[in-house]
Amino acid sequence: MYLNEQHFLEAYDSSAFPKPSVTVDLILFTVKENTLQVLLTERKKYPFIGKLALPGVFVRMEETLDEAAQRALYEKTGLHGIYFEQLYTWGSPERDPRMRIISVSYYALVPDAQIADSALAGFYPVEEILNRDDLAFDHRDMIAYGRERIRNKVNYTDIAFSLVPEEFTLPQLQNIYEILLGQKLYKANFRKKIADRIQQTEKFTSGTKHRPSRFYRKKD
Amino acid sequence: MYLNEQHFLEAYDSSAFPKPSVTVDLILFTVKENTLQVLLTERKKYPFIGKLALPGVFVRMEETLDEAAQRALYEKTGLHGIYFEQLYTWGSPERDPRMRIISVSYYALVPDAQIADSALAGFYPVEEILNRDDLAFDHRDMIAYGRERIRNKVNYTDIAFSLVPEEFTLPQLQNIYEILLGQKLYKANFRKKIADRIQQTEKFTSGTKHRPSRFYRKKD
DNA sequence: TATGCTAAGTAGCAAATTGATACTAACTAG
DNA sequence: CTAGTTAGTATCAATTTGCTACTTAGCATA
Repeated sequence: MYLNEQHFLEAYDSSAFPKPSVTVDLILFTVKENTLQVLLTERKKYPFIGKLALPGVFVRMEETLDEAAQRALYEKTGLHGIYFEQLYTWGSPERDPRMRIISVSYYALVPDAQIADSALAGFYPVEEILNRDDLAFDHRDMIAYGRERIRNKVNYTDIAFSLVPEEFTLPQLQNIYEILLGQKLYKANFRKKIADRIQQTEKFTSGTKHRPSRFYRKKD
Repeated sequence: MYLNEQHFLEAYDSSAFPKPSVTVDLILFTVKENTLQVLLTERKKYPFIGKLALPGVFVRMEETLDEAAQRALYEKTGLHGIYFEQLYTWGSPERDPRMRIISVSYYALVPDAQIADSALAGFYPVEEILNRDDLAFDHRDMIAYGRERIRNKVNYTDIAFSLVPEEFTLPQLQNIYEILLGQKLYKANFRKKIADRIQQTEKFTSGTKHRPSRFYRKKD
């Protein structure tokens, strides 16, 4: 009983206690040049000046976390309306050398063409980034965890489709699956599996020096 | 370029900005009386005085989120060492009427016997709770989301085993699966599926008025 | 116009998994 | 010894997977 009282007092007086800052960090994946890549910015200030970091912003008092994610997207890339999914919240007291900052990470997958590298941010191969040790904060862990989440979700959701344009060929889509999963798939099996999630168009690729490939769209 | 500068200044001066409070809330599930149940405490203070709420604590400046979860567990139930998994972070500005509080939710599954209802907290059927509209804060959403996560994970992880004692019978385990999934399973198929994850003991139930059931343990 | 190269797309089959039903086994109560 | 009850096994059809081999349509070249 006493334990309870004690705790609720804490809650009431909590404005007197020091509070952490809260940020939102974005892990924006794409597939480019047949590799999974992630959007990073170079830090211009301490700490971690000159290091690569995920784009992120401090959460404002009047906005939701999802809104903060959208704002980060816009402020760092100029883009709007990409759907982000919450990944994980990182709360080690030492993750920022300045002060206590808790970071809510979000991830999204976008087709290659949708974002061009800019002065503000560019894409880097995930594989390469994970083999380095000089990213800002715990952003390397975030990227690793994000990739892991994707690998799991590929098998029971449609996230792979979000890396491909509206109209796509099956070899294209299969290639995305293979890159995300990190393994080759059998063509025939792959097609059987996704058959009920796609609808064919009457368009075909052209200009290839082999048989043209039919374009499809995602069903629904 | 300017956008960047501007933002990093924000970061530096961020101690001058108002900060949200951060809490950790626990969703502790068990199966009792053939229903999924969740641990709740009755609030003794405003806001939501008299309403049911998930156990939670404010995150301290020097502890990780996982540590805060363990502390919440101990302060609210007297228990130690239950493994919690992070679920989702809730950040709507209106979720607490007093002030901005961002809450990181964690969930765990424990065998029935491990926790007795106490003066501090008791178990309530999830189904019933979700049909009510008078829980504190957004805790109803948290519970719903937690149950959803479990339903998904049951199929590709071993979480169901954590609801059962060290030694368990297969009818017992199957019952847990059925409750978590909300559907009946075929006995023979169920056994085939989990066969490689269990190892039999030489113990059997006794005192039943029908054929005794063999006890098993989880492999590894 | 024929031959070969290349990648797209299809056919088909064996093995494994799933869905479903029916059976046998072991205990108690009467 | 029989009926009732739940534990546990056998079996089989249907579906899904893993895999290989084939056919198709374009282009290049000879």
